Amino acid sequence: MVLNNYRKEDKVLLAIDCIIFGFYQEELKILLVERDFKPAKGEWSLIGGFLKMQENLEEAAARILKNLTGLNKVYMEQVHCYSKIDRDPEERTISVTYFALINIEHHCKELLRQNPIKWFDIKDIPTLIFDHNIMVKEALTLLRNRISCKPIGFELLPEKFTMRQLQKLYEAILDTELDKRNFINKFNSLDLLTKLKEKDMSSSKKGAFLFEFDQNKYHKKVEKGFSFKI
Amino acid sequence: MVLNNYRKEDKVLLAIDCIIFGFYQEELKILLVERDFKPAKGEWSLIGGFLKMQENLEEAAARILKNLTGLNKVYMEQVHCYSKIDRDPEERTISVTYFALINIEHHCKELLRQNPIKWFDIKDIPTLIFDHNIMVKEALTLLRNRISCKPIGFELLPEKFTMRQLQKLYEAILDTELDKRNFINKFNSLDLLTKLKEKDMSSSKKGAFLFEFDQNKYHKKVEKGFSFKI
DNA sequence: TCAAAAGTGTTCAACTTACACCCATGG
DNA sequence: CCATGGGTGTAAGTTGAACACTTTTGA
Repeated sequence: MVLNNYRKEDKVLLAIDCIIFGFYQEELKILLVERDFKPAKGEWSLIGGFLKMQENLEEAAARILKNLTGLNKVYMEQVHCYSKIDRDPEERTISVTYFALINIEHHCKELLRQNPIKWFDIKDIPTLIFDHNIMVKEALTLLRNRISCKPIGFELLPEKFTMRQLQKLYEAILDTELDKRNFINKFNSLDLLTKLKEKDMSSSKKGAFLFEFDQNKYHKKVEKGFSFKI
Repeated sequence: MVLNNYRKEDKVLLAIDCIIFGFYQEELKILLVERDFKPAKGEWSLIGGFLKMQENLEEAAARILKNLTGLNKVYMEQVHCYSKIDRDPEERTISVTYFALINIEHHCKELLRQNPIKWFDIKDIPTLIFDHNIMVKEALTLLRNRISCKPIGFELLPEKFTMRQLQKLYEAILDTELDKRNFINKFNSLDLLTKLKEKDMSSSKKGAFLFEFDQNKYHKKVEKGFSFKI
C-alpha cells in the first residue's frame, strides 16, 4: 500500500506565485506583471517563478520578490497550494502562493520602469491568467484574518505614521468604514504604539502627531500571553 | 528575469501527509503509522503518499485516507506546504499536509488490524519522523481556529450526540474546560441543532437527549451572512 | 475669518462570565 | 434511598458601538 521506492514516483514542477500588497493614496494595491512568455503571453498575472533544488519555498518567494522589487526582508506568509490538473495548460504545475506586504515607498522605481509590472487597486483587479484571481481572493481573505489579530499592517506603512493613516489602512484591507474615536481608543488600549513629538504637516494645517510601532513591547507582551482582536 | 521555458526547471517529489483526527473516550486522537520502509523504518509517522500525475492534491489526500481507513467523503482541509531542503533525507521532497476529521466508529477495524497503524492521544504523540511533529502542531492550531467559527466538530461525532459529548469535544480540541450552562446557552443561541425525542441512556440513569446538527439550516443562515465565534 | 483635518469622552446595548440547585432514574 | 450525571437561569462585569463638538492654522 505504501510505496517503498521514491524513484517510482511522479515529479512535478513547483511554482511560487506572490500576491504583493502595497498601500498608497488610502487604497490597498497589488503588484501584477504582464507576461512576456507563453502560455498566456500579454495577459496580466501574479509575479511568480519556479522552485529550484537548492532553496526552500520561503527562499524562492524572497528571491522572486527581490528580483522584481529590489526589496529584502519583506514580510511574507504562505497562503495555499493549488494543484488542479490543468491549471497551467503548458505543463502540470503545482503552485504555492505567498502574500507579501511591502512599503510602497521603498519599492525600487527603476525596476518598476524596467519591467512590465504595475500596481492595481484591489477593487480593480483585471482578469488574470489561470487560477490567479482565486489566489488573490484567498490571499486577501488571509490578510484580513491576519491583520485582525497580528500587528502586520505596519509593514505596509512608513516607519512613522499618523493614526489616520493606520485607520485608513485597516479600512482599505477590511473594506469597511471605522469610527475614528473607537479606532484610536482601541489601539491605545492595546498599548503597542509610541507617540512621537513630531507631527506630519502634509495632510492638514494643524498637523497630525506621528506614531511608531513598538515591536519590542509587542513581543514582550506576546510572551506573557497577550493577543488581540480588531 | 522570468524564465520562458518550463522544461529548464527543476522538478520535485510532492508528498501528501494527513493529520487524521478522531474523538473517543472524551479525548482527541490522531492516527499514526509505523513506517515499514526506508528511510526511518520502524518509526512513527503521519500517514502519507505521493501525488500522482492524474490527480490533484485533494484527490491524493482522499485516496491515501481511503486506503488506510476505508472511508470516503471525509472532511479534509489543506494546512501547509513544507519545503525544507533536507526534511526528507532520502530525496528532495515537498510535503503538503491535510487534516482530516473522521468518525472513529466508522473507521474500518479490519484495516486497523491489517496495517501497522494506531490511534494516539493528542497529548501523547511520540517523536515522529522528519518534520511531522511540527505538522501535527500546526494542523492542531488550524483545527482550533476552524472549530471556533465553523461547525466542523460534528464530523468527529456520531450523527446523534448529546450536548455533553459536544462540550467534551470542544474541550478536548481547545484544551480547556468550559462551563456547561454557558456552553449550552451559546450553542442554543446559534440555533443550529435539532433536539430529538430520543435519549442516550449509556452514560447515566436519567438519560441525555440526543441532538443532530442541521446542515441545511446552517447553510441558509450562512447565505444570509451568519457567522459565529465560540 | 473660514475651511479642513485633528483630537477628544460618554452613554447605552450586547455579550461574556461566574455561579448553585433540583431532577430523574437504576441499582 | 441515594449516587450519578442531566438539565436549567440570573446577575455582574466587560466590551463594543454610536455619537458631536472644539482646536489649530494656513490660505
